[in-house]
Amino acid sequence: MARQDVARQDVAPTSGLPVPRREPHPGRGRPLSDDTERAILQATSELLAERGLASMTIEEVAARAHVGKASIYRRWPTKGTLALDAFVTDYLAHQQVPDTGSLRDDLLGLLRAWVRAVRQSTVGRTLKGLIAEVQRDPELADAWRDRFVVPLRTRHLAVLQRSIERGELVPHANTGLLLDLLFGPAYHRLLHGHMPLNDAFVEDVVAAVMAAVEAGTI
Amino acid sequence: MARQDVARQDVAPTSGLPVPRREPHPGRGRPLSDDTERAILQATSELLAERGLASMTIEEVAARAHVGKASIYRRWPTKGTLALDAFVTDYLAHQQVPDTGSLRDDLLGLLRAWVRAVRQSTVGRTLKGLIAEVQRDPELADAWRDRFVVPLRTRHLAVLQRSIERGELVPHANTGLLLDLLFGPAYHRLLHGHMPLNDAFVEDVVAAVMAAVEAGTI
Amino acid sequence: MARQDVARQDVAPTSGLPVPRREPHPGRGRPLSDDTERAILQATSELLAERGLASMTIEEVAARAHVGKASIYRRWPTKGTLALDAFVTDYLAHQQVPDTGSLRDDLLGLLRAWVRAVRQSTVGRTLKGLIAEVQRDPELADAWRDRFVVPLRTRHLAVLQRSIERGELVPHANTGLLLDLLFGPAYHRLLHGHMPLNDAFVEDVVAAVMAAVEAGTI
Amino acid sequence: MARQDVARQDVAPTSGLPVPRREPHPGRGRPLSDDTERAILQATSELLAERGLASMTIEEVAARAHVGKASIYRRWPTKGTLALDAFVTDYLAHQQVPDTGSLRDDLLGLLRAWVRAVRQSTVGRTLKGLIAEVQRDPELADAWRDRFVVPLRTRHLAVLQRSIERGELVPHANTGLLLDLLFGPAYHRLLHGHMPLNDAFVEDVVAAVMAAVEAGTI
DNA sequence: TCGTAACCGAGACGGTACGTCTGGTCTTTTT
DNA sequence: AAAAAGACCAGACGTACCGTCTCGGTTACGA
Repeated sequence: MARQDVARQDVAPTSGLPVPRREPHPGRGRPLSDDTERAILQATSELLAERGLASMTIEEVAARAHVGKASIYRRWPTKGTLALDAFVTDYLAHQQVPDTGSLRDDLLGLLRAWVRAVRQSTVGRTLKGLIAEVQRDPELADAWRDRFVVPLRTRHLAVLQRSIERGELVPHANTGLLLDLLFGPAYHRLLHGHMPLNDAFVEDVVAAVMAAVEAGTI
Repeated sequence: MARQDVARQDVAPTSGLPVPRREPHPGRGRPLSDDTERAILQATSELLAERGLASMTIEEVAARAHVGKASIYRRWPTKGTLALDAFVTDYLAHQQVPDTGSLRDDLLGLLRAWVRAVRQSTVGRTLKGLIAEVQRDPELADAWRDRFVVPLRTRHLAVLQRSIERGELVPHANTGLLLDLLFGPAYHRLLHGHMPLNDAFVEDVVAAVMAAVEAGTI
Repeated sequence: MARQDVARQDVAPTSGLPVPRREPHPGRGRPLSDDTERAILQATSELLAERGLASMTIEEVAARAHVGKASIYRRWPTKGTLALDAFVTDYLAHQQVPDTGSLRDDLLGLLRAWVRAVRQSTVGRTLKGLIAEVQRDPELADAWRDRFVVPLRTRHLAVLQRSIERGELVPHANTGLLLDLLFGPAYHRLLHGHMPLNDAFVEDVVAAVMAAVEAGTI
Repeated sequence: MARQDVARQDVAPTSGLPVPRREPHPGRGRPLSDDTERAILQATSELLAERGLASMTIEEVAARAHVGKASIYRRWPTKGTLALDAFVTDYLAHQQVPDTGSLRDDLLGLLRAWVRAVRQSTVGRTLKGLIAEVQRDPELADAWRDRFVVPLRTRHLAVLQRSIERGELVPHANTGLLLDLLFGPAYHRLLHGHMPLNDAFVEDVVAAVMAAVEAGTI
């Protein structure tokens, strides 16, 4: 199907390697201090948890980390990229990819893990704040895709790939659509707050997605 | 099922009446001028379209509307509530609810109309900006639900209600879930930009939702 | 002496009559209410005493007098003229002109009365505030001269005139200079606060002025 | 005389040293820039001369000096203290203290210099504006005494001291009174505008003061 | 080993926008 | 038509942060 080739194009990682966060020290002059960097990320995480991205200021981060503002701007161009770094590494480390041997159970695992993380108030709040920030800053949007969306979808697509290999999904299954049907409703409820994010929701969504898969529509 | 009763609870309008935007003039003193209000909303709409919510300022709105800043703050407490008013009335007026006699066609109509509106750059940009703002201001979040989410879902639920009456959906169908499966993926792509919002996407989503409905999982 | 004729010219009342504060009711429409006027002046006097002219606002006067702002602006063009009215009538009524039959005792009486009034905190504060306001508003300066400086100096010149008639002062005595030597140092200390305003000061000033008079230099 | 000891107490400098305008740079962080300070004072002087203290705004000063408002507020808490600094240094530098060897001539020199300065419109206008501001701001009143009144009186008292040493004034002459008799009438005419400030006035005042001195009443 | 380039914390820099306040005017309904 | 009430436009207020720059000082390479 030609449509798949052009219109189903998922966002693509530019390479298989993880994106390096900064170029190495050029050799001349004093190198950037890792202590300073750690202190900044630590202070950022605390403030993100305590007051949210929107009401966190760079001045506050600098003060709490006992660091000059320039030491922050030397590393991160905007508040958003700083928060992204403080959030993403941690988040990706904690989201394990299930491999139960069953698509249904893998999907349940993925969505349950997401819901569990997001209901933990600091993660949910930070995620909402970052998504908000991403809408106002196109450069952050790129970073967001490269450092959060793509790595996560890459993992999720691997789950689906295993399912294809098991024959649960057809070889040309619309995997991008499947992931959006799985996570879209979840982000929708997170951001609009119109209905609860609970276990019943997880099960209902997975059941619907599986029904669509089994009917051959995905 | 007890679960439906408590956990499926959709966000509820407090009454069937539209939310009145302001209390009536108490009779004493000069009443708020409708001309002033119109000028403010007009200027806001223009600036929203030209530069987006994030980079619009109250000072700019005041200047463009030839209005004192106090006349804005007298009516709207924040930039977000002002933008909400400028956007919502117009948006709701243009989103027609289809009634084709077929659930599939109604869903296609709903999602196509949303995609068409959102791809029109000013609506998409403003919607993204407002959703971002809603994440940073809890009071705005309430207003957003009352004035945007609830009225829209109420209309959409009416479509599903007609479908129930036609027997396409079972009487206790999980309508909230259905709407989230329909619109969740769409908002997801709008906000993360990882995949395109096009006609193929609309058709694929509706096909999947209909498959889930026909399998009896919704 | 020609110099007297031109250079000694004291500020002159345009007529011997007191300046009428407002033109009479023209006969058409509802006349201005005396109750309203009294309430405004009363509120003004209270606020002048409580917080001083500088931090009193017209809005506050209106609120305290249960009066619309327009009712104030209908009568007085500025805050200064309002304060002037609230202050002057009262002040002039309480400053009695002595007539002891002796220039020295009359001068002592005049200066003592002034010092006593001014040391009463509300009068001193209001007087300082009005003099300050007069420097910033040229129109108020005219009113200040017409309604405060001239009436007061007229009374004081009458004292000196009686002294001339008694032969204590020569017929062409430089009366303007004499009054400035008497009151100038007092206003100086009031406004700069560098030295105290007490009975010793009064006696010393009067002694010096009398010495100058007796030496024929005034 | 006990009276001299307590009641004649002139306002006293806390030390013989000139009051330092600001504490030195603590060594940490970027020091306050002298260029910025000069630009602000220059702009302030210009605006004071052009439009007077009352109608000068901090925003205008900032704009004219090409400086952020915060750079002004970092140095001066109020408009009054800023104007004080812009005015006083210059004024003190231009008021020379006469030393003719004769009290009468020294007093003539002092008062003539003051009148000449004050008749120059910008100095007179600024002085009136500052005296007005001093009445409305008690903190400014302190600064006014410390940075204007005391330094000036200190110079003037030195003139009188030399006169005492020459035997023209008795050793315990009431020097504070003498200065108030000399300058009080001058400020009085400046602020109330009821009579002119000219050479005849200067001569008449000095003649009267000298008569009082010679009569032994000062 | 010494110079120098780039770092460090601190904090001032020129700006922008905020939300509040006041001034003087205008528009309601009520008296 | 004046009254009280209160909204109107205008614009300065003082504050908070922005992202950059300057200060005195430190660190680690490479000549």
